[in-house]
Amino acid sequence: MSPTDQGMGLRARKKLETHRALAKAALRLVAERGLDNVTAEDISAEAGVSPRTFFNYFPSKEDAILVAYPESEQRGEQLVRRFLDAPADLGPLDALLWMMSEELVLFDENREEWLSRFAIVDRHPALMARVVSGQLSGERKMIDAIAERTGLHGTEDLYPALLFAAFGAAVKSAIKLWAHHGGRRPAAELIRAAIDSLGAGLPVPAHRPTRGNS
Amino acid sequence: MSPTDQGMGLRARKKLETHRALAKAALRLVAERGLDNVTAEDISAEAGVSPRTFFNYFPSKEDAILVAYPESEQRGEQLVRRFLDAPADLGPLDALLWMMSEELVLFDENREEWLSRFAIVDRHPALMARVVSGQLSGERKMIDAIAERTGLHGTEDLYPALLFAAFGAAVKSAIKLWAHHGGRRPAAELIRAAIDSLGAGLPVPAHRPTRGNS
DNA sequence: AAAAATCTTGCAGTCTCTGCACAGTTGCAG
DNA sequence: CTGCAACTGTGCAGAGACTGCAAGATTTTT
Repeated sequence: MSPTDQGMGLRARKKLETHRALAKAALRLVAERGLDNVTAEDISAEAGVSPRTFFNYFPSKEDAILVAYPESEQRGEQLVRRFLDAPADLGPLDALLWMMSEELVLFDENREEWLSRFAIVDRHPALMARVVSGQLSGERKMIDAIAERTGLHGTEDLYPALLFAAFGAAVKSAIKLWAHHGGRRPAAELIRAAIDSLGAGLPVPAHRPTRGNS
Repeated sequence: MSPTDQGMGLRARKKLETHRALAKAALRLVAERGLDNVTAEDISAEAGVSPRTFFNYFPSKEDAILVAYPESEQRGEQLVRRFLDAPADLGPLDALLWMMSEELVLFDENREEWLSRFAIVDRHPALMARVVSGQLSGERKMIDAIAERTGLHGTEDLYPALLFAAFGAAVKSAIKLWAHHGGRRPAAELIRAAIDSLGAGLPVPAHRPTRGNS
């Protein structure tokens, strides 16, 4: 099921399994009973580990719902590199999209799981908060990378932070729409549309724009 | 000090005072010792009320830092109305800016307090999460209002959610920059610049753009 | 097979946050 | 100004999130 289940030793495999078991248990239980009626102990029991182990994997209950896979330390830097290595003829927005392109497939591949996750987040705004602060962790590095690519300064200039935040806004609203129609249209397509609208200065569209095909 | 200290009966006045006392105590203590080394009990003691009373005013420790003044229920709807009542010749982005114009003055008026708040938020990303969820509470209503003003649908169309999120991104990055120079330039000016950049499709600026005047 | 590294677990303890009941204040009508 | 109604402050008990510590189990390495 997981693409990285091979060649990693028994120990690492077990760890990944436990992580996934806890994440799925959290997702299922919270979907059924609501966030407040599920304790960390419930999730641990469902996954067959001790409550103490739960907190070895997730610093908080919320993380069990939001962090589908263990995040490697390098992932942030990997994204930054991917952004900087994007074709030179792409504008900053398109370079960001290029950077994300691989990740985007995951939404359509694990559609059910992600839809369930979004449904939960929708019912519990506190979770959306954590989502944002998750992006926040690598924010500075991404902003500096944007500054580097555009020849500006990461903290003195407005542009890099603005571009990054605006890009995040585009992704967020596109994914929201994706979840709204149950993933019937590929996520990449919706994000492409959002980025294009951003790049055009957010003109008010004619009526029924999201139904149109081109 | 507060503009609304008059004509509200002794009871309401005391309540406002307690709220402010707790908020200021939280701000001061956390600025000194850091978020983790300040308990709700500490803040209550500093403000001269019981720990139980603290939670009568704020649902969480974080809120004591972030919610400077008691939020009225109507404030959200007031903003929505202000947006819808904006001059008809303004585009959606400018209408949003118009809606915010009154609030923006508060940053420059209580500069020290806000700078202190941002410094704390900067050190504790978890707080940024709460900031977002605060905006989130009225999100749906604002998106619907944008849909109404542009003749689109709030949940079926991408545009309203995208515009709102992008606007939030502009405000966020402008305020961040404002805090970065210690509020030397008025917040309204920086946000104006961010909105203009958004409306122009986020073109990569020439060098040193934030120093330029026009 | 033994040693080293790592993982799981239980335990004790701190802190956040809530419901409840009671006491003290304030607002208001008569 | 008096008495009632509405509200506010506070203590208490308790659930639940989360952490440090140390002992035991498991995997990896030598």
